[in-house]
Amino acid sequence: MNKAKSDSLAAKLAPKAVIGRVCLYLRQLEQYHRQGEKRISSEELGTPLSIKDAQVRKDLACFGQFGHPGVGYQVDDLIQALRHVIGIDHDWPLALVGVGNLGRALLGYRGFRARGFKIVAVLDADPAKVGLRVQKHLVEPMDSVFEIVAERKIALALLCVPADVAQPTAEKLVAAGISGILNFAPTPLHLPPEIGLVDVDLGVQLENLAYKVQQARSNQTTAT
Amino acid sequence: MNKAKSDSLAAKLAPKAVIGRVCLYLRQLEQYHRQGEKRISSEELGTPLSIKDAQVRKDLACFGQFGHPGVGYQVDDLIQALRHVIGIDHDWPLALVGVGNLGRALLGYRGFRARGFKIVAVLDADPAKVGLRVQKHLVEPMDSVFEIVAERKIALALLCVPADVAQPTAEKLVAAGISGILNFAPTPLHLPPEIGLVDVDLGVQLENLAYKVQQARSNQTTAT
DNA sequence: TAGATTGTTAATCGATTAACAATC
DNA sequence: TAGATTGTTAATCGATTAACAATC
Repeated sequence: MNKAKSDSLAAKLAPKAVIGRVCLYLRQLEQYHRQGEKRISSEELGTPLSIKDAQVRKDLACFGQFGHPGVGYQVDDLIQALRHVIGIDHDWPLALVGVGNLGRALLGYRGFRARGFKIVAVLDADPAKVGLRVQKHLVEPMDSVFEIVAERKIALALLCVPADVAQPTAEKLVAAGISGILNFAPTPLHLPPEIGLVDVDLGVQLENLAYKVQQARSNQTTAT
Repeated sequence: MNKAKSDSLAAKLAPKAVIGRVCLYLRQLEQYHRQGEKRISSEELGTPLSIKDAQVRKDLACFGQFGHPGVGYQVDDLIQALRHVIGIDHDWPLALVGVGNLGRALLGYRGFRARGFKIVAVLDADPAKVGLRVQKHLVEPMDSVFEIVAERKIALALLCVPADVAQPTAEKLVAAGISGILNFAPTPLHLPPEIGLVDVDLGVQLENLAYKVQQARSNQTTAT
C-alpha cells in the first residue's frame, strides 16, 4: 500500500524538466505551423531545439499518444493537445504586484498577452503610486487585493516588489485566494505547498552566465 | 585514453545544477553576514533554501574545501570563495541590446548593479532610438557595436530585441567579440559552443506556472 | 510491399540522499 | 574528552539515450 500512492485516477505528474521542454516544443510547432508544415517527425521537432528525437517521444508519451508510426505528428493537432496539457487552452487573468522598474517593464511586455496571459489588475502598496496610470493600467491599492482577486477571478500573480516585502506580500496574495506566483524578487518565498511558485531571479541568471564565460576562458587558457 | 579527457589541469566542470544553487548559497550567506553571523553549518545554510545539508556539502566540494569538521564554515570567507568561483569577484561590463519595453526595464533594474554587473553600453538598431537618453544611458547605434565592445572591454550582453532579429543580432555581437549572452528573446539561439548562453524566457516561465497550478487544481478535485 | 517513424522497454548516465570515518 | 560537523564514499533515485518490435 506504500507505493501505489498516486497511480490511481490522478495523472502521473510529469517530471518537471519535461514541462519546460513541452513549452519549447509548442514554440517550435507554432513556427512550423506558420511555415505551413502539416506533419513533422519527432526528429524534425527536436533538432532545432537541440533535443534528441527519443527525448521528444518520451516527453510526449507522458501525456498520451499523439503520433502515428511511420507518419509522425499532425502539427495543428499536437499544438492543440500541448496547449491543453500545459493549461493554456484558455485565458489566464493575471495580477501584477509592485510597480517598480521591473513591474513597469512587464506591463509593456507583449510576450504574455500573446500566450493567453492577460494582466487585469495592477497593485501597489505605495499610496503615491495608487491612482496612476501605467501603460493604460490603473494602479490600485494593495489593500483592495481581496476584493479584486475574487471579483476578477485572478489565479496568478507577477510579484515584482522589493525583496524585503516579498514574503509578506506573497502571503497576502495567497490569503486573497491566488493559486500561483511568478516571483521576480531575489529572495526565496516560503508558501503552502499547494501554491504554484516559479522563481525568476535575473541576478542568478546573469551569475550563471558569468560562470560559464569564466569557465570557457580558463579552458581556453589551459587547453593545448 | 578515452576517459581521462578533462581530468588534467582544467578544473572538473561542476554539474550545471550546482552553479544555480551556489548562487542561492551566496544570497543566503550574505543575509547571514548582514545579520552578524560569523559561522554557519551546512544545515543552517541549506535549510532556509529547502536544500539538504548533504547537498550543500557535496556542491561546495566541487570547488574545494571551505569548512572545518565539527565547526562549520566561516561566513565571510565562504562568501569570498564563492564569489571567486562564480567569477563575480570583479566587475563585468555589460551591453544592453534592444531598447524596447523589456530593455528599458532592465536598465532600471537594480539587481544587476548590486552584484557587479554594470551596463556600460546601450545599443539599438532603430535610428529613431539612437541618441535618446534612457535612464541616463545614451542609446548608441548597433552599427558601432564593434568599436564599442572592443573599447569598453564588454564581455556580456543582455539581448532584448524582438524574436525575429534575435539570431542575426546575436551573431553580430559574437562577431564583435562578446563572450556571453543573456537571451530574453523567446527564440532559441544557435551560436558557437564557446559562447556562453543563458535563456530567460518569461513566457515559458509563466507557462510552467500555469501548468503547476492546473495540476494542483486537478489533484484537488480527484483527491479524496 | 518497403521505408519510415512511432511508443516503449532496456541500458546508461548523472544527480541526490544517506551514512560514516576523520577531525576539530 | 564528548559533541558537532565536515568531506567523501556508497546507495538510491530519476532522467536521458539507445534499441527495437509494432504499425502505418
